[in-house]
Amino acid sequence: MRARIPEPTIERLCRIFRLLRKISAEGITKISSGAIEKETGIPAHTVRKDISQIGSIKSGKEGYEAEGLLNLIGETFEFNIPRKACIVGLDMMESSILSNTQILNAGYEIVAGFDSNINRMEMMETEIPLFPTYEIENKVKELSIDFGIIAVAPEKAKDTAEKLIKGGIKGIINFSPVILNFKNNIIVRNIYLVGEIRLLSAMIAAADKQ
Amino acid sequence: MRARIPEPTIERLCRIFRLLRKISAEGITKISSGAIEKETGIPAHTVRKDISQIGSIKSGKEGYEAEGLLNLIGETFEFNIPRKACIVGLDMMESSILSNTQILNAGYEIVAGFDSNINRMEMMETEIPLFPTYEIENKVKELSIDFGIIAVAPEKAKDTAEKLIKGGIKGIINFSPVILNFKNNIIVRNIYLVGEIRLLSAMIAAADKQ
DNA sequence: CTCTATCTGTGAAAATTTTCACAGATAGAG
DNA sequence: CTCTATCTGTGAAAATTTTCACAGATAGAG
Repeated sequence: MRARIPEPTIERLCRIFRLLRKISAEGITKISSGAIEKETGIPAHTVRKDISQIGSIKSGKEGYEAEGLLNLIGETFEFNIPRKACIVGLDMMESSILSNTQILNAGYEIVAGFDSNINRMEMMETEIPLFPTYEIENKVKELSIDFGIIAVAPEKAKDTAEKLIKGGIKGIINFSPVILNFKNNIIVRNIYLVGEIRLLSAMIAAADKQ
Repeated sequence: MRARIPEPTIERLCRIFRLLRKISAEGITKISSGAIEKETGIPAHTVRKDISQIGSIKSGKEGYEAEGLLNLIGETFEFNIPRKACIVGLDMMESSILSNTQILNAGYEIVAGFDSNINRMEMMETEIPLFPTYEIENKVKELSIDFGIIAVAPEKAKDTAEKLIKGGIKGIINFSPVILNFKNNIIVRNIYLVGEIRLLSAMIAAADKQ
């Protein structure tokens, strides 16, 4: 509640949040730390410890009240505050992002798209306003956008990130195959399929050797 | 070299590997732990500690020899052994996977695609052999496929994973919006855009509170 | 109300991971 | 060869994270 929350705890609580949304939708109202372990693989004591870091919630002998826990996590991480995102690079948009209503359901909104190829932009049918990349800084400010999703060619990734940061972005999800890291307090999540495959491969090799 | 390698170390070494590939391609032959810190954000002492966990490599006052370090990491994690992957669910394939020559460059090969929609399969133009999903178990065995990439609808994800595991898959990258976790020693990496956005959002909220 | 079974909450211990700090190594200059 | 500047390698200390274990809470049965 008071102290800094460790990053692994944040990650786990987000996973638990996701589970809670799912079971709530299914009409389940109670869940115990043991049941959470079963579903997520997070050990029950770790679940309890994580939850105790952010507060406490009425619980009985059937475990936590799902809705209460959902609210507790949601309030802690301010999931109730709607966040705005933008996406740069339209290849990605078309395929998996724009078509993705999941994002909206989760309480986020993509309020702008950017691309350097103006011709392509004109051809796209979308309900999201599109702008050329040189507008990034202004629009991020103007619309007070919280997150940027980068899906541009590798050579443009760094420049794109810098534009977003100048506009005052708070966090970046980077799908381009370039490692981005910045000194300032911008949080960057790098997502990169080949990297994931490689990591999997490495973890398997390491596990084989014991 | 001898002991178990911690997971965070594996992750960092994979990132360093990626950096090394990049700089090698640019013709740079030496890099110091300090320079690695600059590029990746991983502190120099951590870089050195991580490297010392997997062996040692000739170095001089200009830092590590890039190629030697590349080989050391590559051998440790058996990146030289070619790995085979398959992908289940063709929506994803079309968009970002099949078109992706990066995977091949990285030393991986997608040797099969699966989909439940046979009509769609027939329409797709691809050089990768396609099979119906009921063939998953057999084909994974037959082709000795190492990894499965799951990009199916949420309700089919668990079933798909089970089929892959029956076929003897070693690791799974899960793009479906469902948390997968298994008791056995299958390594699963869950990649989920909404989850990433949420995590970013949570980390920002936590950082704001200090 | 009492008893029981089943949970959570949390200090403390244990395990793990990161950081420190400095000895030792290397390569170039002279 | 000697001196110097610049690295790495690594035990040990510090910090962080996870696990343990048990007291306390709750709800249902009788």
